[in-house]
Amino acid sequence: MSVPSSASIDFFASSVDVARSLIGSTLLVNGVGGTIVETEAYDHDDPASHSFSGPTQRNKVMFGPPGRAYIYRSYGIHWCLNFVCQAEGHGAGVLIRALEPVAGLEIIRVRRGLNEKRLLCAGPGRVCQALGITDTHNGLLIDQPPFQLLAPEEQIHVLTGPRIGISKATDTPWRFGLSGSPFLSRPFR
DNA sequence: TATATGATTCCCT
DNA sequence: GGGAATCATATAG
Repeated sequence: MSVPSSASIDFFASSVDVARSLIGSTLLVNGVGGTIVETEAYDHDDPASHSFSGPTQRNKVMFGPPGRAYIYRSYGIHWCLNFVCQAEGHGAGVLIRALEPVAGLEIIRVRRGLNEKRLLCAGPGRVCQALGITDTHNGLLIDQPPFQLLAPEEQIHVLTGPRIGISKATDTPWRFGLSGSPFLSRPFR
């Protein structure tokens, strides 16, 4: 292969399917990023989802066209990145929780103020800091500049488990991870 | 208008 | 292992 292929992710699929199929894809922002190793699915019927109580000023992007970025402020400090999916108006998304840093390592280290590769993108807030993602990216298409989404280069094995850092629907196994990756925000068991 | 809270991370003990 | 930092948003009054 000579030309990088765009990841053929169908964002009209369910958030669970999208979350699983994103594992192993490469996400870049202005050429900086890496391999997606951890995601979580959130759905309209899901008490843990921002979209559960219907559209608001904050979450309205989740109810718009699929394949766009939904970005929100977490704990007053961090930005978190989601991909909108399912049919328009449904209110479903996939949280990007961790990357294996591949491109622009030096830029990422400066942004993160950290040298240890394992901790550069291991967590949703860390991913956004490393890639320079803020609310200015909210609503942008994730396969158009400055974003790039590339398909996995080889076969990968995906782990499944309960989601992290939420207080509702904590038994729902909608967290997905790249098997054996040392770049997960937390291990699967 | 006012208050409570969180899809987190970092630093201290 | 525990708690602080810090603020946009949601919800109540």
